[in-house]
Amino acid sequence: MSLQKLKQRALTNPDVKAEYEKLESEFNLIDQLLSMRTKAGLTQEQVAERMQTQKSNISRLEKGNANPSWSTLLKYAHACGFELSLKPQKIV
Amino acid sequence: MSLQKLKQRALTNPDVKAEYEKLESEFNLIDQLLSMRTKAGLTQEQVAERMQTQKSNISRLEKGNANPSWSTLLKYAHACGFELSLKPQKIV
DNA sequence: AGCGGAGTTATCATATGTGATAACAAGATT
DNA sequence: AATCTTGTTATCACATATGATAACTCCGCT
Repeated sequence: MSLQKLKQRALTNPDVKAEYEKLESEFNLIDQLLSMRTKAGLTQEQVAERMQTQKSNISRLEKGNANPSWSTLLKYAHACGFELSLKPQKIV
Repeated sequence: MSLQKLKQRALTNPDVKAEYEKLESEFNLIDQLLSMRTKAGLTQEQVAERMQTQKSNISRLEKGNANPSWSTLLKYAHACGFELSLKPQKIV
């Protein structure tokens, strides 16, 4: 069985699928956060200062299981010099 | 003094400005949430079902002082048939 | 007038995000 | 080797988001 087949089969399990999508979107979110920071050329500590918090909290945001609130996302984005809104894409 | 002038002057106060921007982005967020739901043609109750929660919680999301977590935003978007990512816009 | 659908508000218990501190790891620099 | 920078991890206390229930308003309909 190919890897693709295996993945596809696994994803027919609703629970697995949910977890997968959760991970995927989390990855995307983290990816987008990091992208903002690197584009701004800032360190975690610098972002932390601008957000009036600690660098460890920024690491937590970017590293593990991030489920930040909207206001935290806003603060982070602003610290990196970005305005923020949602980008909803219709699922086909 | 014109209204514009007054607004402009008020916004030179950092605290006022922060509050203003907070309100503005909150409005935008709520606006975007509502937009998704109406585009999907769903009632709050239908969205609530799909999110496995109560309609009152959806109302709270759309109505007052919303500061939802990313996972809540994802659930809401999915319930409305949307995928979700951030849209950062560089501040000039 | 009465009814049903849609949305709002208040409230409580619980889960979880966030702030803060400290200690550690890995690389670069001197 | 010693130091500094950057990022990571663990932990605790506290703030706040979320789930759930109930009662309410408003509006269109019969």
